[in-house]
Parts: sequence; structure tokens; C-alpha cells
Amino acid sequence: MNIGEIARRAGVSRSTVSYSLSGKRPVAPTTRKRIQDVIDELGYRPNATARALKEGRTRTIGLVIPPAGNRLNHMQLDFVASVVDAAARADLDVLLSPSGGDHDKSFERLISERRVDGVILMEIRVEDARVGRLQQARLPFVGIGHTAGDEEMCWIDVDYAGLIRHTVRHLADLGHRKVALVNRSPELVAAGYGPALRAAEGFAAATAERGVTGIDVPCGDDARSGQDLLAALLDAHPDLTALTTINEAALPGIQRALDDAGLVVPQDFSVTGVAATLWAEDFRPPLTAADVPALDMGDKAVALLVERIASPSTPPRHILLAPPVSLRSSTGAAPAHRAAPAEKAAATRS
Amino acid sequence: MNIGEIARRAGVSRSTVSYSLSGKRPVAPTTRKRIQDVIDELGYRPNATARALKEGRTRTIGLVIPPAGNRLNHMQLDFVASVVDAAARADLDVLLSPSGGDHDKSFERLISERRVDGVILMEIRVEDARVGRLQQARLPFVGIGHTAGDEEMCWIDVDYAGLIRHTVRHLADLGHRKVALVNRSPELVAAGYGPALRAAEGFAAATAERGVTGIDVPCGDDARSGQDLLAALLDAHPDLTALTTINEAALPGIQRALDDAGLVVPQDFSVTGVAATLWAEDFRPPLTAADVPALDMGDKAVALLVERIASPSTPPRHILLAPPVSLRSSTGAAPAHRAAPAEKAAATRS
DNA sequence: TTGTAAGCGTTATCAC
DNA sequence: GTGATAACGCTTACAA
Repeated sequence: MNIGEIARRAGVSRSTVSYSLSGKRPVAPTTRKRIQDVIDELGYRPNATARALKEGRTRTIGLVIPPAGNRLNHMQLDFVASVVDAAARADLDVLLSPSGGDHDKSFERLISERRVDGVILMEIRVEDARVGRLQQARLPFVGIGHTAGDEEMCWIDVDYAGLIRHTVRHLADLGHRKVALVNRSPELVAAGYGPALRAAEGFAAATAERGVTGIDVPCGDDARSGQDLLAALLDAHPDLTALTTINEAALPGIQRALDDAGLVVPQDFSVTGVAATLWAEDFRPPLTAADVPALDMGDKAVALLVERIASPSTPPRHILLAPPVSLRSSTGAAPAHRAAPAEKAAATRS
Repeated sequence: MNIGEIARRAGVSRSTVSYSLSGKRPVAPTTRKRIQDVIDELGYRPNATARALKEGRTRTIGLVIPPAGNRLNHMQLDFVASVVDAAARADLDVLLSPSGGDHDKSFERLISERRVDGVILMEIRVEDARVGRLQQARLPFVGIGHTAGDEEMCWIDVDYAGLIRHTVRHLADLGHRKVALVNRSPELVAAGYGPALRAAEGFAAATAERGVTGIDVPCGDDARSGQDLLAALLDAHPDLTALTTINEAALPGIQRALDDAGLVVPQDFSVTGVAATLWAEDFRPPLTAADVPALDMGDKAVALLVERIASPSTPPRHILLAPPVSLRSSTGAAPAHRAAPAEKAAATRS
């Protein structure tokens, strides 16, 4: 079933069918009707591949996601969902490419075989070879996260430094004098993962500014790591009374370690950070946190990419999102000193 | 940069370049080297669109996922990740289509514009118009889940009925006389969602077989719903001592409701079900459950689809997975009667 | 061993 | 208002 078949059955030429469909040149109403009837009857739709070849664009965008090994967290998941949705609204399809390393087969296919009109690149590292590859291929792209000094590319990012600074100030205002940053995994930190680095920057700046003692520790991206880490931390620092984090996946573990230590949030210990709304509201009590607007980011990323595909020569735009910190119930005034369960029991008795 | 340019620079014809690349006809070593040098220098890769048009296949498969509204659970997520991975290994790209309703734009694009060589259809409903649409379009596809009586399609499914039956028997063997099935959301049950229906079937059969009282209740796919539901259930049925579930997302809520009621697992209450390994191991204590092999399913789905694309006329194959129930620590002998916290305190004192 | 040319299904230019 | 026809970039039968 192709345009020639439709033309034959409607008794017109192929170009007339094409024009009738695109409206790029007037077609007599009677002819148009005749053509439309045949099309409806046969359920014809122009072949996307042929159209792409002719038009020089695929109406498809690539979404480069972290490889399967690193399980996507809820923030990333929401982002993917919203990209796919926004793309569908713009009549674009989304091709997925799981790629972490620099010489990934599927990424390379996407780029060099020109399967897509543009790319959204998730989880950019501070040094990221894929950026250069995309620029070299002259393929429009939008990064989620930004590289070191590069202003030559479009990106959208969350202002992790600013947000972590915000949360630290909030804790300092509540009287906390020793605060931990539970960062992302040691691997990511070592790999120069932007959010981890910038969170650390913001943390260092804010603790210095407010004269509080800061402990910056990486933590595996899962509940168990969170639990183990916090247990060790509480043990090593009896005067630690608060933490801030960008490690969503560790939150359930953090919660458990606090439970196990008999610490009540926020009376005995305050917790805050940057997280997807879902995680924040799933914490008990609900987490005072900067809610990452992942859904919004997907929309914005697609919009930016569409714009860039349309006019590749305009100067690249950058969007740095700084969502407000939502005050929920997981932060409170610093306790005089952090009671151990035994002391608490004693205090209750007296 | 196209094949003509390479041919020109290497001083050969386009077909020689093509053959040199595909190996489908011998090329003199010297010529081949000359061509390869030019290709390497210019980083040429054949245009996927043109190749697809010529060959009549896109080397792309479609993955139809539930729309963004319904947040994917971890099982689905693992499945998507493994499909993308397996596809990449088979040098196939994956086009994502979020579609729930029957007349979805992006689904229709996928099918009728022939953007893909085959489709993996997630979350099939017992009556699913998309199945008919795919058959009509003669597009190879593999369903995750199966429709009512249809043996005319390829599918992979988890044997929810069998697994739930297994878990109920296990509970009955431990002496539990009243057991609940925490099913998926009321909407899904009403929509004729296969796993929910089949879990209910298996539950009904097993409770009848063992003469235990079964309570089959739907539950929203989130922690809060799980918490509310279980609290109500414990209240309404003081003699309820165990539950089985296929609702992963409700597990954290179930855990909380049990905590709140002062019930210790498995001494006071047993919990089991069907879940992704991650959730099972995240439960406290680790959940005795049938671990859904989501990663394995992705691999199998791609393999099945590839096979089907290669030979569309062979009789469709069906794979019904019945992973074993992993004994962990969340099930135990039924208590004489379920102690309320007050009674427990009394018991401890005596 | 290599070159020529047809054709995949479109769109768009030119001619009528 | 409509029809022939040349591309788009590739693969492959046919010729040499």
C-alpha cells in the first residue's frame, strides 16, 4: 500500500495525492474527495522512511539514557516519561539509547547513521566525550546537566549547588552545628558527575559561610547503602544532628538507620535535601526538600530541542532550574545534644 | 557525506563501496583498503533511512509502554531496561510509544507509517484493540500478558494464578486460616487487567482447595493506599493473619500499617506475594515471594520478536513464566490468635 | 574484479 | 488544476 496505489485507484497522479495530503498546492474539491475516499477505505498513511529520506529529517529524537546497569531513579524516570509525552504531543517519536561509556554502539548508530533529528542527553558528566561527538556530527542536542566551561551547548540543569546551599542555611538557621551531606555513589563522584560535584561545592560554600561543621560523604544509590552509611555516621559523630542529601534512593535506608538508632525526626534529627516529590512525600515525616520538577524538565527539554532543530544557528540557551525548598516536617530546631536511646529512656524515667 | 562521496574519493563506483561494506561480493584487497581509508578518514556510516527504504526494514522495534500518567513500577522499569539492552545487543533500536487508549496517535504512527519492524506490547488487557490493530497491519509483535482466548499471537506472561496459588498453599501449610489478597488498583481490576484477574482466580482456587477464608481486595498502586487498606483490613478482620499480594507499590505502605498496628512479621503476621527481587529484598524482613524475572523477560521478549520478524509464518509461541517462590523471612506459623498491641503488652508482663 | 542502472516511496520542481 | 519526473542515499541484479 503506497501512494502510487492510491493514485491509481483514484485515477490521479501520485503528486496530486501528495499535495492533497499536504495541502501545499490547491486540489479541486471533487478530486480531493475522491482521493480521500480511497485513502479512508484502504487506511493509507505515507511511509515514514520514504518521507524521511526525501525530507532529510526523521521526525524522531534520540533520548540517551544511562545504561541498564544503573537503575534509573524516580527523578530520571519521571523525566523520561515526560520527554516521551512531550515528544508525542509534538508528533515526534523517541528513540532510546542506553549509553554510558564513550564508545557505545547504539549511541554511535543514532548519531552517525542519522536516525534522529536531535538528541536529549541525560546524565552528562563534567567531561563528556559524547558532547564533542554530537557537536562534530552537527546534530542538535540538549544536555541534561552541563559540562565544565562549555557555553556552546544547550542545557537544562537543576541548580544543585544553590539548592544544597539553601538547605544547609535552613539547617544552620535552626541551630544545627554539624551537618552531613549524603552525596551520590563514590563511583559517580569519581566519574565527575555534575550534580554530585555541584552539591559538594554548594555544601562546602554554605557550611563555610555559616560556620557549621560539614561532613561530605558519598553513598551508594540504594537503601542498604543509605542505612549502613548513616549508622556509621551516627556512630562516628555523636554531635551530628542533621543531614541534607541529593541521594533519593538512599532515603528509605536513612529512615531505617534513624529508626534503628531510636532517633525521632525532626525532634532528634533533621533531614532535608533535593528529591522528586514522590520520594519527599513518602518519607516519614514528609521531607522538607527542594522538589526536582522532573516532569517540567522533560517538557522544557523537548521544547528546547525542537527550537534548536528548527534554527540550529541561534545562540544556545541554558536553563538552570532552582525550585523552592518545600517546607514539610522533617526539619526542626537542633536538639541540645543528640540523645542516645539509653539516655532518652533515662530522661523519660526521671 | 554519502556513499557517492566515498566512491568518488576512492575512485570506485558506489556499488563497490556498498559491497566492500557488506561483504556480499568479493572486493580486491587493494580496493577495499583504499575505500576503508576514505571511510575512516571521513567517518562515514551509511544513512539508516536510505538503507531502511531500500531494504524494507527499519532495524527498529517499537516498545509500547503504559502512558506517563500511570507511573511505571519497578518490574516494568526493569523490563523496559532489559528490552532496550537486549535490542542494542541485536543491533536494533527501540522506539518508545506511550499508549493506553485504543486510538493513540503515537501507536498509530508506529503501525501505519511502518516505522518499526515489530512491536513489543506491554500491559495487554484481556480485551485489547491494539492486538487486532497489529494483526491487521501484519506487523510482528509479542505481547507481555495474554488476551482471553487468543492463541494466534506470541506472548510472554508471568503465571500469576499459579504463583498466587503457590503462596496461598504455603500460608495454609503454615496454619493460616484467613488470608487476604491485596490486588492491583480498582481501576485495573475493572479494566480487565490480566495479572489482577488471574491473581484473583488463583487465589479463589487455592483458598477453596485448602478451605481457608480468602479476602480479595483491590488496592491503589502506591504506598499510601497500601497503608490505608491494610489498616482497614486489620481492623475489620481481627482473625486475619496473613496476606499475599501482586501489588509491589503497596508494599511499603503495608509495612507501615503493620508497624503502626504493632504487629511483628512473621511472628504476628505473614506477608508474601509476587514481586521484583528489589522490592522483595527491601521489605523487612525480606519478603518470601515469587521473584518476577523482569530482566529475563525483556531478553526473551526481544528474542521472540526477532524470531517472529525473521519468520512471521511460524506458529506463534507462548512463554508462561513460573519463577519459584523464594523463601525469605516474612512468613511463619500462624499465631494462635493475632494479638493486639495491648494484649501483647499484657502477655509480656505475665 | 568492477561498473551501470533500477528501484525502494516520498516530495517538489517544472511543464502543461 | 493536474501530471510527468527528478531527486533523497542506499542495495543489488545484471553487464562487462
